[in-house]
Amino acid sequence: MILPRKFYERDPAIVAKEILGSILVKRDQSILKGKIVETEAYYGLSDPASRAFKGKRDYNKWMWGEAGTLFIYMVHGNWLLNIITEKKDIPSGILIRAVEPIDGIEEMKKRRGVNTKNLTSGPGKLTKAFDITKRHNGTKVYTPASEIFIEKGKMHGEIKTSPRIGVKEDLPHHLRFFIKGNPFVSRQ
DNA sequence: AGGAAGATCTACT
DNA sequence: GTAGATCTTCCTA
Repeated sequence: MILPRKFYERDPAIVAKEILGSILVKRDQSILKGKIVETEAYYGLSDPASRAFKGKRDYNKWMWGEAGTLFIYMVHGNWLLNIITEKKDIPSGILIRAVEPIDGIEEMKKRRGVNTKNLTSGPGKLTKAFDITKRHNGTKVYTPASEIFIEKGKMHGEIKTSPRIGVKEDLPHHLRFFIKGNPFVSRQ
């Protein structure tokens, strides 16, 4: 089952938490699959760490788009994968920070050249392993017709929260969510 | 042209 | 665990 568009049309902190355990799928040479184990929520104009904070630009216009579409941008030479949340014209989203590789591990290894443990344990690592770049901006993840979509999965274990990682000016509450003890989480 | 940025890799204490 | 070099776009001038 694929998570419906409605699932994303909510507060990003709720979506970030509830999407843990779901499966990121990409149609490639083979099928690539990874379980989402770490996320962060980002708001719009009220969030200094958000890419939407300084207003609409050509590169970030996707944040004003429909819930359940992709927004990808570059930081320090890494593409970072975000899914847009809330209704159209309300900029917000969640950052996928880490996944646990399930299918297509050999193809991921070819791209990354490292062992399984380090394949997708960080936001820039997973986009390289899955070969996701800005050309995927605007992809709808709630339909199996897309190259990239997200399947509902089983959440097991305990969810932990923390402040966001690497953010200069964070908001006072915890907006990072991860599965406690999962070896693919970038930092416990 | 120069610098910052939601990170990663390597090499250490 | 932390420190420093380096990664590639976009912002500001």
